Amino acid sequence: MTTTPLHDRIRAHVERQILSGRWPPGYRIPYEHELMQKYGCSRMTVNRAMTALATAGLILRRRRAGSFVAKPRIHAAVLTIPDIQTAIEARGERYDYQLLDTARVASRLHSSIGTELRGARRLLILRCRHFADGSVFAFEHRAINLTAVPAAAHVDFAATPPGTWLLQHVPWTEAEHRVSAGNTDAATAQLLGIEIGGACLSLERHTWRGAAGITHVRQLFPAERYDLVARFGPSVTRSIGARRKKIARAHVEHGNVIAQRDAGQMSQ
Amino acid sequence: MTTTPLHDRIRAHVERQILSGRWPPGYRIPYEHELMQKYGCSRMTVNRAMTALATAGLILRRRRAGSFVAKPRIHAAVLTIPDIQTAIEARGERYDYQLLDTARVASRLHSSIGTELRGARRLLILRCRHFADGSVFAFEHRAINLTAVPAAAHVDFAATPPGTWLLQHVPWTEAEHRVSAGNTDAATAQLLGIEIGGACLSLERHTWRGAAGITHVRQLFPAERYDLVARFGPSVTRSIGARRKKIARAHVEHGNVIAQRDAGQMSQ
DNA sequence: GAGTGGTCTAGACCACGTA
DNA sequence: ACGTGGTCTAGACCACTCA
Repeated sequence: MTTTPLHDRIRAHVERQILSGRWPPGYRIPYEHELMQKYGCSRMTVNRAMTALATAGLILRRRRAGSFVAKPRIHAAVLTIPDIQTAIEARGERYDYQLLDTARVASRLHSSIGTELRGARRLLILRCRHFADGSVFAFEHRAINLTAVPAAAHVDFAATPPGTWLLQHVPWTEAEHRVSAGNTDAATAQLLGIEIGGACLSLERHTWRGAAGITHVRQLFPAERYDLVARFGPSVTRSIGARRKKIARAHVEHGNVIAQRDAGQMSQ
Repeated sequence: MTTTPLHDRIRAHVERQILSGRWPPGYRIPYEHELMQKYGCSRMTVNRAMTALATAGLILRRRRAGSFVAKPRIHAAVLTIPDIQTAIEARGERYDYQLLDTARVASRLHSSIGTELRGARRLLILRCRHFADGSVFAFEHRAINLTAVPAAAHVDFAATPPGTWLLQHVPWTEAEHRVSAGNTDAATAQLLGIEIGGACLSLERHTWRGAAGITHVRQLFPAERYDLVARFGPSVTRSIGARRKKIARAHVEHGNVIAQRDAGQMSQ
């Protein structure tokens, strides 16, 4: 057996503190010389671990001040649109939001969601709609893992869209999208304000922080109103978590897979 | 002004050789001690640059043998589906391919494509269909930049799907997707073998190698047959090219943006 | 066996931002 | 001014792998 390099163990340790939430956004990570003493190694070794975390976007480093757990900020380094509200307003259209209903359930009742939102014992279910200039932009069905995000239980989601709140308060490390198209049935057509049989785009998204599922959301867009753009570069084999291989295998069983990289902030 | 770090300049120099095609896949990069002499620095500095390129997936490092430009291999480090043929066969269905027609044009004739495929003076236009178990899986309209990929002029695309060939022969660094849904008109419905008005998913993709556009493709899928999956982690501000900011701005003007990262190989 | 990359050291100087 | 991180050095030993 070969022992994992020390710089990798240091990086993994700090990473665990962040992904578990023990070191929340804004937390000041121990100085390099403190980590030197803790691990009994030279500063170059500590520095390599911290540099890797900084390039991965998990921490921010500031001279003289120290290193800090990165906040899931909207104005991220890369220019992207973080959520539906921002997207609509960036077009110069008026954004409105409507909460339809909410429910709290034990996750076992939603077995299909529960299997994806691992570790969820309590779920918050939301249904809502987004409007652009008065017409329906998207219908949204969402589940939030209250076990992983207990603070969500006390948020007034009639006033704040859940995606916007999550994006501003919960860092995420992995996401998976499913995109598909379909003709609407009567109920869906009414929710979207289009005619029965009209095409709609379905965007399904799972979000994780480390191994814990954060949220699952399914958004339906009237076909003519939505246009999803994705940019990325080729393969980078980074291993933030151990989940990757399992999920990738699931993809193969499912169908077409396009795995992607190189992002800024995005909607939750 | 602050001078860019030496390790960054070394990385950028090697990166340019690869992205320009001067160092093709499989090319052996100079040994670390050679780069030390060339740049007059210590091995740690060279090593840092090469390590960054290796984690970015641009090069492969092998002890005793040296470092090599990574090949755009299908069985990449991350397990993903590279193209439609592989995706269909992974489902256990039979794959068939049909070339409808081809044309060679001067790029100025296709102004809408020419503006995206920068540097293209000659374009190869293809239309083809993909079948799964005998029924239409996708209709594809593609443009290949013959200026950037001259070898494509001599390929028999009646026998090899263009996406498959490109994936195996041309490395890419950036891609942009547009996904949308719509109801089919009469001509499209016939091409896809579905009824008029049936929903279809449109996947539009631009691919670049460095600053040069490689290919543009628009694929239409019958709604019930397609399900695109994308996985990725959060922001990593890597700068492979200079194109990013410009494109990101274009996105904002256009509509919703989701930029993404963390990929394996994908279809071209 | 020999030569590559992987890792690590124990220093050093500098840039920068906070105080 | 001071202490942080950013960078770099000139070594070192080791693991691995090809010849």
